[in-house]
Amino acid sequence: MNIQNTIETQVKKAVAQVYNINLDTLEFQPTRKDFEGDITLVTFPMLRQIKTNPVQLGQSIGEYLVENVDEVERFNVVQGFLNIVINDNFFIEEFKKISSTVNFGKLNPSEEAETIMVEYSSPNTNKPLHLGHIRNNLLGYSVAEILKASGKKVYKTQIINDRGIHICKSMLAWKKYGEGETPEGSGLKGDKLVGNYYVKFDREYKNEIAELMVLGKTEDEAKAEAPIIQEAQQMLLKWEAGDPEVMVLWEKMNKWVYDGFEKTYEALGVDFDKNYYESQTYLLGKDVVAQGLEKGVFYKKEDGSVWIDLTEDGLDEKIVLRSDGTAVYMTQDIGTAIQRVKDFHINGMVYTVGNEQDYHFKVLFLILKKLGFEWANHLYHLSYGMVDLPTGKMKSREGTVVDADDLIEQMTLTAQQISEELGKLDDYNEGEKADLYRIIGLGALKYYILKVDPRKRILFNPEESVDFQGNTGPFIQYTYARIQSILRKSDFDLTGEYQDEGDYELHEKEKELIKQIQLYPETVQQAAQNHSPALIANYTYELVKGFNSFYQNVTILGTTDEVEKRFRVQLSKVVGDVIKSAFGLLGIQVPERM
RNA sequence: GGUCGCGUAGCUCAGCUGGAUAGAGCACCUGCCUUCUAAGCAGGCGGUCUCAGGUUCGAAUCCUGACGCGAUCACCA
Repeated sequence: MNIQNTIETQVKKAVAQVYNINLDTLEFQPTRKDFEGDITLVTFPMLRQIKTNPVQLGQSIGEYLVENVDEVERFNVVQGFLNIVINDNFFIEEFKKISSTVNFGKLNPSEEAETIMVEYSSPNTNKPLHLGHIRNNLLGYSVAEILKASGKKVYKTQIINDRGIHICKSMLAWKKYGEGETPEGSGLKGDKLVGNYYVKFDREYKNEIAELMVLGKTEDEAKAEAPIIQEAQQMLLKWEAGDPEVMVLWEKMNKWVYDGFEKTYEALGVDFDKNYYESQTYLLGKDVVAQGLEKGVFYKKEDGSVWIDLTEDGLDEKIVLRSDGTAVYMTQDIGTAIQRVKDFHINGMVYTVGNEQDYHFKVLFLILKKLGFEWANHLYHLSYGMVDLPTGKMKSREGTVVDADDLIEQMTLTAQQISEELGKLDDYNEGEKADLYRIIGLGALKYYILKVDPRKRILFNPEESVDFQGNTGPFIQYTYARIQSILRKSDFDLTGEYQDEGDYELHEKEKELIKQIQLYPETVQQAAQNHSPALIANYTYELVKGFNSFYQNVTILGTTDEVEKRFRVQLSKVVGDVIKSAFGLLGIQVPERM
């Protein structure tokens, strides 16, 4: 039973005794910094039931609490706010419990825990990953970790968009202009190489369109009649027919791309339990549509195309099967969802996809509900804002993208420059240094992206590099390294819970730290409920700020009082553990030194 | 035009299940390294929370409307 519950019951008793009234809910909040106290009861709402003035009410409740609750030391009343001071002993006891809790803040999944599948990344195989994918990957990975920590079973997945006209475009361009270029031969990363041919295709296509328009064609005609696009469409037909030559080329070029993606994922530190490939799922869903047609969920138009009417739900009519009987995006998403539930016995899914697809997922979820799937009520579109540049949207065909690999490289370099200027690591060898620079560079990038609310769009200015000071990843990593330094210098055995010897009077900064540490478990739960890594990031920042203030204002190893020293070292250790745990949820590593 | 999201300090963002004087970081200004790592700490400057109504003892937070920015409304994915 936590302290708020204890106080709540007592307040109700007090009110019942003094005013003979039974209250149902009470409103508590942490006491604001400017006032003395730890927890505050807001008495305004109680005035609806109790006819008295707020100050008097607060006063009488406060007196009752001091009298009847051991943990309550004293109180003060400001207007309708009853600020309650909890005694040190309570906080020390709480701290003892926390220090002996393994994986504090995280819950292990129980047998009957919900199983959730988190989909993220899901790239096209015709171009390299860029900054937009980075946001997607970081969000998806982090939300998966957070859900796990909140006690759910989680599978991570992606659906790789490995077929379609866009893939044929890069294949065709390579075939026509590639002269047999390979990643091995050119030294280019496979995804980069393929991406180049996608751009090449687009350039040729535009030229042909321009030429046709000079000859008097309209733009639409030119777009449809350009020989190169027709050739690409031919190729897609051949692919769908399983033409051996096309299949070999397709497999070869996709392999190049996968090898390239693999490197980027590894650099980013993200992973997947299962990959789905669109080439294997694009035919799924057609049976379901047929069944839905019988059930009357869908209807058929004269031309044979199948639709769903969602006008009663405030949406439009949406096509689910083309008139030639082939699947559209929606069809395969229906099929893939059902397939996943079969494969993994999951209860719900999280789709990490940009907010430009809000409408698509609204429709998808609604269709699955109408088809009668119980799990359709546990689908969540983790919709995030685009990452834009000062010049506007990133467009891979126009080359205005911030490439993922380049950005990671650049961040690592910046970390290196700063580190070398500070020169604290002269005894590290080159390998250790390289690891550290990568940890810090990535920490800066990941934190920068994850600390903002997923829904908000991010404006990324490559000219102003990501900060390494203030509310940043490196600041938090730095604090962790500081703590490890203290632990190395102290010779206490810190395994197990903190043992107190006699009365200990908490420093104000220590008390604040304990309060902040206590918030970690509920922060994890909140972050899981809201699918928001930003909550974890902001929590960690507050914790770290508190620790740095403690560190600079209170001596830890310098004190001659052994009880005090031991407590402070142990407190530092727990803060370090929470930082590491929280950053783990964000996919950010912490260094022993920096 | 319909629908959805966003609008808080010069900039980047917290706060949004209603509560006290709206908080951080960056930038700018003052101090603090012969004491545990100065990627730090202590402090200063900076706000009509886009605007207008409404609900309430109380609104950045909830409701309505306007304005601004973005997304979306394909037999594309």
